[in-house]
Amino acid sequence: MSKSEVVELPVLQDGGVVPCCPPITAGELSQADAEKMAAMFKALSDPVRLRLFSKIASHPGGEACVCDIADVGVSQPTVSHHLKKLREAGLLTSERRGTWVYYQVAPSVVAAMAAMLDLRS
Amino acid sequence: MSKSEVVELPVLQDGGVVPCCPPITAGELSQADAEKMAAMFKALSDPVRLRLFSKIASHPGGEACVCDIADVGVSQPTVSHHLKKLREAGLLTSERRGTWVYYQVAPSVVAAMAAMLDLRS
DNA sequence: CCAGCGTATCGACAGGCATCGAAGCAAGGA
DNA sequence: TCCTTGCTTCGATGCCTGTCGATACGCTGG
Repeated sequence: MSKSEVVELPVLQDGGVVPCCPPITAGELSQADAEKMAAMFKALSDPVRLRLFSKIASHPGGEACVCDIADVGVSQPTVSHHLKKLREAGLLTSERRGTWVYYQVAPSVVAAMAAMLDLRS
Repeated sequence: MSKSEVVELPVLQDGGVVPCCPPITAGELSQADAEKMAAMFKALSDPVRLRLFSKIASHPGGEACVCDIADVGVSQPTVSHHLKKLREAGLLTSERRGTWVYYQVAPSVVAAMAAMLDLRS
């Protein structure tokens, strides 16, 4: 299947600038909004995924090769599984360059999360 | 077990002001930090819990009676189960006042999340 | 003291998910 | 052409969790 499968990004609208959901403190969440936000939080609700995400996010340029981040204490297939989950949640994008596959932090993801938390400073 | 069981708040230190973990983009997360953050995100990774939390957070004073928020489409025991999860995650506190039980958003929770997201405004 | 209401816990069940080894696919070098 | 290396997918397994009905607990009013 590779990368052609777009899973209709849960947390970001097409532009990537407008958050999907109103702030969590702005009123009662609709069922649909709650499900979108839950999907995003669920993607970050695993320690392994959190460590993978932070390793990528803290790399220069917000991107890293799998081989650079695979050391998180679980087997290599499991790492691949978690990266796929993060990709499906719209938090990461992936790109093959020759032998290696690079993962990048999807743009505006952090801003979308900030909007959910009502942190328009 | 009842409520005397304190689950050593995952995301907030004793004072409640200092976040537990470095920003997610500041470098590689330690195993311990990743587990604390994951526990918090996991608490918010369910649509029902998200709706309950937002209902409480959007109530005046950041507090609400269970009877005011219980209409989220699941049975009463399930609502109670989810509120317990949010309490154990340190996101909510509860207090009995006469017949009713009131839940409040734990102070500084949102600030702690903001710190994780590297949003030092 | 008892009946009634609001909330929490219990026990059970089904579905979801993290994990692994094995196998498959892609790219590059001998 | 084959082998090696990097990554993904597959199938199986065991644990975790969301859900419910039944039941227990706490409080208030009669």
